[in-house]
Amino acid sequence: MTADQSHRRRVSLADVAREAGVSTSAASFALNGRTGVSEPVRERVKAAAEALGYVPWNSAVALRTGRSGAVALLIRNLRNPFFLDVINGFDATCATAGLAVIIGSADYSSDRERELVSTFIAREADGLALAPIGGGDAAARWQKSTGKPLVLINAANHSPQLDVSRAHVDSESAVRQAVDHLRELGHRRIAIVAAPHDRSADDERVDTFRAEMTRHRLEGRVVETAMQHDRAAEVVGAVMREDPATRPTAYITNSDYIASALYFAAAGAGVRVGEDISIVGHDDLSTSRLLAPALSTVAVDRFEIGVAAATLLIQELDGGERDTVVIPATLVPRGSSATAVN
Amino acid sequence: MTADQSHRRRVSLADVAREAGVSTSAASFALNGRTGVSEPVRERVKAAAEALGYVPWNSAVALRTGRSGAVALLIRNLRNPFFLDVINGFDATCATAGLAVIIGSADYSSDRERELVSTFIAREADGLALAPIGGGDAAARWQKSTGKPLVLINAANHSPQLDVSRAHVDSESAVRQAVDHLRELGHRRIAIVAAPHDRSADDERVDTFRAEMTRHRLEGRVVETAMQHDRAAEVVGAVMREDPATRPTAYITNSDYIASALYFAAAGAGVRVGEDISIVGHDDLSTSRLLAPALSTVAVDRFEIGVAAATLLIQELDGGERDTVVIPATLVPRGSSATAVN
DNA sequence: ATGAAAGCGCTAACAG
DNA sequence: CTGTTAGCGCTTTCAT
Repeated sequence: MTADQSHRRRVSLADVAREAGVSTSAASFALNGRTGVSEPVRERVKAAAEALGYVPWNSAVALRTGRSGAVALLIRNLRNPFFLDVINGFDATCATAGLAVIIGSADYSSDRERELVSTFIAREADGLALAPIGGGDAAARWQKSTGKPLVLINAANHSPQLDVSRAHVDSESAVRQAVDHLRELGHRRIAIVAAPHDRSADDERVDTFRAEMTRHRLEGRVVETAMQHDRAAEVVGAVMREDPATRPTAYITNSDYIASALYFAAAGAGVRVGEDISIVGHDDLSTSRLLAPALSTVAVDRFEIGVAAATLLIQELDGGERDTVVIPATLVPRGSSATAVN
Repeated sequence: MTADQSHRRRVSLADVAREAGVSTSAASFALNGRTGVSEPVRERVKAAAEALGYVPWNSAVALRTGRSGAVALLIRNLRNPFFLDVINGFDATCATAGLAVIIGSADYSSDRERELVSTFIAREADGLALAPIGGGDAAARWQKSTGKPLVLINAANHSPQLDVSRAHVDSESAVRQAVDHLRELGHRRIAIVAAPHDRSADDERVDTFRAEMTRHRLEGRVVETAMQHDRAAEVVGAVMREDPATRPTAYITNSDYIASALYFAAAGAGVRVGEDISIVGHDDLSTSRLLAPALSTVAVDRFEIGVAAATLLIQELDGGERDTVVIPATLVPRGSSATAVN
């Protein structure tokens, strides 16, 4: 209606108020569904807002209220397809709650992780969901400097002193299922491929592995390697080339992503997966069953992890309790694990 | 130093200015690297900011300058691992430029795409990188209502009337290479699996396919299906069950993601990939070479697409020109494509 | 139930 | 070269 609406000037709350013939405060109350404004006025304001195509100016709200309406998702390694579905679930859940998602990948660098936390703090993210690198202090820094909600993803033992919400796979069960499976196939020398102790966010996997090995009097070996695809292939490849009489006959990995690196390693070392060696992955990516041989793995609902993380974050934002959600894991035996040959 | 610094009150520019003994405007100028402030003052301000751990309050800057310092990335389907690396490249490039990335997935829903654009507008994203669904008006709406920079990802023919930056694969070359490859293997009945015409963001693939089929007097067939994994498997599965004498002997897909759905379809239909039928994918995901049989595909640098999109966006944000970056495609023949059987 | 006014933290005129 | 000041659009207290 007004002439100044002409040239891509955003309509402000003041415009809406003017159009409705009320004060800005009345308009604000009306639009935010607060009491203290009569029904006719509320209707009039809503109509005006609609007519003018009013959209609240986010940074003004954020400046005033201290809430940005955005939450951050910080992933340790965005190259692993595992996190795709986690992002999806997280994103979908946040969208429903009207929250925007700011994303970042640490690429397994503590420096990058630290930087990103600073960025998210500066952007006043209302909450942080963090799949941390082992050993990082990102979680602690976030809590200390913001006091805002925090959810740790797949990091059951990370920062145990921190009282935070957590969403993670039941990895003890996952490891136990993998070990039992291989044990029943007759494997006695089993390796677990894991990030170096001080980089690992899921130490409990290795701990469980060690305990199981001891319990069943098996020869357990922890192969530590960086979680980059090619690096892992290299390191494990060397193990695969060791003396056949003493090298592991089976490998357990943290992810199908890394398991696929082991396929490369095996090819390079001239050992056949599902024959000379067995491999059990973790995640059950959709391509895993298409590998040659199909990858035995531990299935988890990745989307659900994202949903859980977002839900916990939102819950805490709404003043609710901190909580921990454990996502179940189910072994899916396929061709990559077979009877031990020696 | 000051007593009120005690209880998680954020340090503001005023605090820094006070600490340095200058005005806030001087502090602002100093920190933002503007001229009009003496070197000693600049040093003093920087030191004070450092000492106090000052971080600029983003929403205040945004409110004042109209720039949020965040760009949005809107992906049509975040389930396709293709986009993981795109996100990575985009994210990494934006991080370098000090830009935050807000992400969203349309999940092949125009409504969702529209909503997300509204969200990004409301959040005052400084720019938008969009891998659009075919037929959507998200790009146009963004441009019309914000006038801010826009980059279209993998949508060479989308919204041709829009003067925008674009980053996409050379898909004409990609299709041509795939067709030539299959042609040389003796295939004469070739299908391309694509999204329905009005949903497709990369029509030029189908157009090129049709042209090549005509040119070489081959029997081309366009199998239209939704780009959901299971849906595609279903639709193509039906084609694979048709009369062997007339059904296609080779399939070209838009993505390795969908190609893997064809593996499922083939298994269900009782036809052997790389024997009864040939498949050529597109993207060269890292798992593609591990499939059984290894997937013939067209390799593209996905990370680079993300980098290009971000670079174009940043370039335009800095007042630079609009531009188009075409990422090359290279055929990688593997086991899934073999000599035609009939 | 309503409006006037203060002010979130910052930048950019403007005045000195 | 430096400091004072006026808002950006919104929410929220405080009068009315």
